Amino acid sequence: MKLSKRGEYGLRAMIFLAVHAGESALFPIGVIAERENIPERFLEQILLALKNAGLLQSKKGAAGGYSLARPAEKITLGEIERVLDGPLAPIRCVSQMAYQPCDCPDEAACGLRMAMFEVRAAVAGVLDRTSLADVAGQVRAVR
Amino acid sequence: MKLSKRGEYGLRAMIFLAVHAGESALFPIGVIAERENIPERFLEQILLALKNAGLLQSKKGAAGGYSLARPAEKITLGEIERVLDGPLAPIRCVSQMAYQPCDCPDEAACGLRMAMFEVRAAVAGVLDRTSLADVAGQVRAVR
DNA sequence: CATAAAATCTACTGATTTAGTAGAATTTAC
DNA sequence: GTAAATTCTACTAAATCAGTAGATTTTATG
Repeated sequence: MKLSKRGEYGLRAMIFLAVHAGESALFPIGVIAERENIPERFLEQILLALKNAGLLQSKKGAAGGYSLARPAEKITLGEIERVLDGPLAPIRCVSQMAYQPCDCPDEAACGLRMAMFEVRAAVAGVLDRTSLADVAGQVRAVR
Repeated sequence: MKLSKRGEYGLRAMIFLAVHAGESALFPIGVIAERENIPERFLEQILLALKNAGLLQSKKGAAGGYSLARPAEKITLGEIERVLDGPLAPIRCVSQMAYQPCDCPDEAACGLRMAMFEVRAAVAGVLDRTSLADVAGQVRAVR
């Protein structure tokens, strides 16, 4: 049930952009990496993936950088996590986005499946209902 | 956020024992493995770990086998999962059982931490509140 | 127009974790 | 005494993870 470094770094970068959106229109990778203690070349890959998924915008060249592709209210943590680490479901046979049958004798009477269905719902409930704006709001409230 | 095969097999075996507890006092590994489609030598290791953690009882020798160490009402899925895959928290800095600081600049104002705290609570909420008896009841209701 | 700062694309690599296998010892019912 | 079972320890192949590296393209600015 662990979050990968890829997921961790990507979420941190997206939250960073949401929190600091007012300060600058665009943030280069190097700035995000330095402020969040993330290896720069690794973050590079991650942001590229998020851009190809339509969650980030970028501008090349000098004075270029990244920004959120949509308003922070319209991007959820669930979307980000799915791009970076795949389906949220702990087991494929309860995945909404990427269902696959498991090898249990009878799926309809599978106790594990019933339990994992609830786990998936609980995780997706949090992640799909929490937007970057929600998180940014919480962060600003603390500082 | 994925469940390992180790966790999957272990949970399946424990649920099997809870569901079929009435039929026999003891089930040998081979029987569980066959009925649940689990590699026998692998399951062997898993059940041993669950026994050493106090969740299973065993009897050696001919006519030996495994059974739950406590009534099914008193064993939760969360306990089992922690034995097999470690802490439930997606990130160590929100783990109740195995906290460790992360390397974000300011833990108190870390948006990722706030969000993952909720995810951990959601997962633990399901797993720590669901007992093997609950699952067994659901399975019996379907058949 | 040259230069520097930035993203982009593709490939590679070392370390760790996962998912098992294997062998030998021990215990117990019959 | 033998067969059926758990127990203990070690090993290994494959996959995944975390990160590096090199070369290219784009763009602002002086």
